[in-house]
Amino acid sequence: MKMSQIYIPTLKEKPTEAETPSHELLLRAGMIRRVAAGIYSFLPLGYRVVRRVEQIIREELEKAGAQEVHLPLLHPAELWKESGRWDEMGDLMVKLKDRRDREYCIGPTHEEVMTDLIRYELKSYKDLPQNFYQIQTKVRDEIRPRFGLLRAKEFSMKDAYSFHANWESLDATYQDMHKAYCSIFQRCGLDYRVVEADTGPMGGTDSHEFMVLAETGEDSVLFCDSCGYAANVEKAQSKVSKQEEKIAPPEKEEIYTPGVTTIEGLEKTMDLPGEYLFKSLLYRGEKDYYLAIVRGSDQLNENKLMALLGDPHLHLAEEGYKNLPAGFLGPQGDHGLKVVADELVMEMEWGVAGANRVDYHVQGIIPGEDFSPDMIGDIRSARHGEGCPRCEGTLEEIRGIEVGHIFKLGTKYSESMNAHYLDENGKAFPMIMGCYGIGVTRTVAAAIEQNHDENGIKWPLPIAPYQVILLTLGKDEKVNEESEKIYEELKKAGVEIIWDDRPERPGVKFNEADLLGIPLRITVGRKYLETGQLEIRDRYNNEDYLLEKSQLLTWVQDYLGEEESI
RNA sequence: CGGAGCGUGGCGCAGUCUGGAAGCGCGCCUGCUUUGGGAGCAGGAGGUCGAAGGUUCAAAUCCUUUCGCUCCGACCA
Repeated sequence: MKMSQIYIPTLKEKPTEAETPSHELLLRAGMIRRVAAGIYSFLPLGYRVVRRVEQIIREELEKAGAQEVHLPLLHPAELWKESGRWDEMGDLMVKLKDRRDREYCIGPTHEEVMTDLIRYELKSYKDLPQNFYQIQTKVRDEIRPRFGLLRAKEFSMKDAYSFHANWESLDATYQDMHKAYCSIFQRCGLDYRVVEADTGPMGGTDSHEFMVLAETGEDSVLFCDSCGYAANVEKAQSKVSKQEEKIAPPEKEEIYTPGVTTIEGLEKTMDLPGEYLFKSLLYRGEKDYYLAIVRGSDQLNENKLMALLGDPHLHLAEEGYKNLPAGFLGPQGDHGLKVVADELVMEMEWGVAGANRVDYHVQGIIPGEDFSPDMIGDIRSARHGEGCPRCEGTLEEIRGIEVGHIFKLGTKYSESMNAHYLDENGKAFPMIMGCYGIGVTRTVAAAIEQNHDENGIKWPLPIAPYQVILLTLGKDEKVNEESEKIYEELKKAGVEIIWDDRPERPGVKFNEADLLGIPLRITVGRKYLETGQLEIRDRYNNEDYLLEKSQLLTWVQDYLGEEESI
């Protein structure tokens, strides 16, 4: 492709909307343009990258035995009401009505439509397992779209759904998909980690996330260097030391603590470390109120709390409960609330809690004596520096971008939607399901978050919009002729090459080549006529090479081949 | 949803307080010069000042309403 014939509107200045490197560079390199909040158009160069990622995904999934389908964007409300998610999903779904007042939503995901597709005809155990995938645009009314393609309202996603007659079969497909995902992200040239994850609102049992490592990532991952344990902070466990410095328990008595409603304030007022304070948080679930207790030094983990209580509708109760005063809550006494305590709380010898009346706390509260929780479990967040739950190592925290997520769904959807199969004895059972997602457009952005410098993008070769960019400097007719020869030779050899044949000044061409991030840059100018040597720069390492023209094709092919075989 | 801020040419911004001819830089078009890391000179095109209503002789500027966008927060009760 000649650069004079392709539309690449680059920007010299950083657009104000851009908060993060991938967002800025995608805009500046003329790859995407914003249409509305969280909604983007892809320009020719940007779309080429999307297609490269899609292609790698297709190849690896076909290898894993998945079949490509294409499901609709517009879903009838009935399907979602059947699964119960019409209300459960809440405002995340964009809902609309047609002229006859029929209700629809724009698919934020496709479990319902997929299950519906197979439930009437896929009836026998002999037809299982099956694994279907599609690459589709999803629409989710995110609370706050941001960071360009990283959290968009409309985005491209590869989703896959598998159906099984037994758990062993699901396990096997799950493993195949796990492997396929590893191949996909490796082939995309990305540094990623697989981590244990929380299943969240999707439901199900096992779940793993694929995280591209990048400082700007929205997710935190804890991992252990010695045994390889890795988990999302939403789920991670850890080994923690108990109350270290022993403080003798004081007499139980109420203390006047005017206006002290925070743990930080209480630490100062009482001159005690957080391990001696009870942090009490009031939660409202679907039916009940809960008082969740963790140590003052710990963070409550809402995901763990939801999992423990089996209630996905939990949220912090902002309206309060009866006449219990905000900021002075405690687990003890006759308040009528269900108390859920963290395991570590029960190991505290004593502590200070709110007195359940304004401006007072109580010291000398002993777990198990002064209060007995209705439920005990791990409801705190693990942290950097704590012990690995599997070995003697230490957990480290890193930032990542979630680009893939696989779940063992089980029978959540097949039960609610009556997707049954008949076994050898003619008996009906709900199919066992798995589901597997990859954020295609997010992967593109994540690749940039991980691979860029102050001058622009550094595309990993396999997903770069072009492999080689040829710069022609000056107006010399001979330089132009030589450039054309090189361009034709490489093109003919199957190299994806873009030729900057524009009448721009050298500075513009060099800077834009850096910005666009094409992996190899070949420069042809007056110097070439003088020395007969071509200059090649590897954009990734910013290393330069000098070559005779006769060596060029072999050198380039070697370079491209080596990278591809990694 | 709570808080803060911003809407002025394709992009980045000034002008708004104190009403009185819509400006600057980048980009774009034409010409000449220049040509190895975002050129120089000269000329030029392009704007319902987010929208609606109001005040006024006069509104980008003041008032009211509304729409859009961005950032922070939404676990320390």
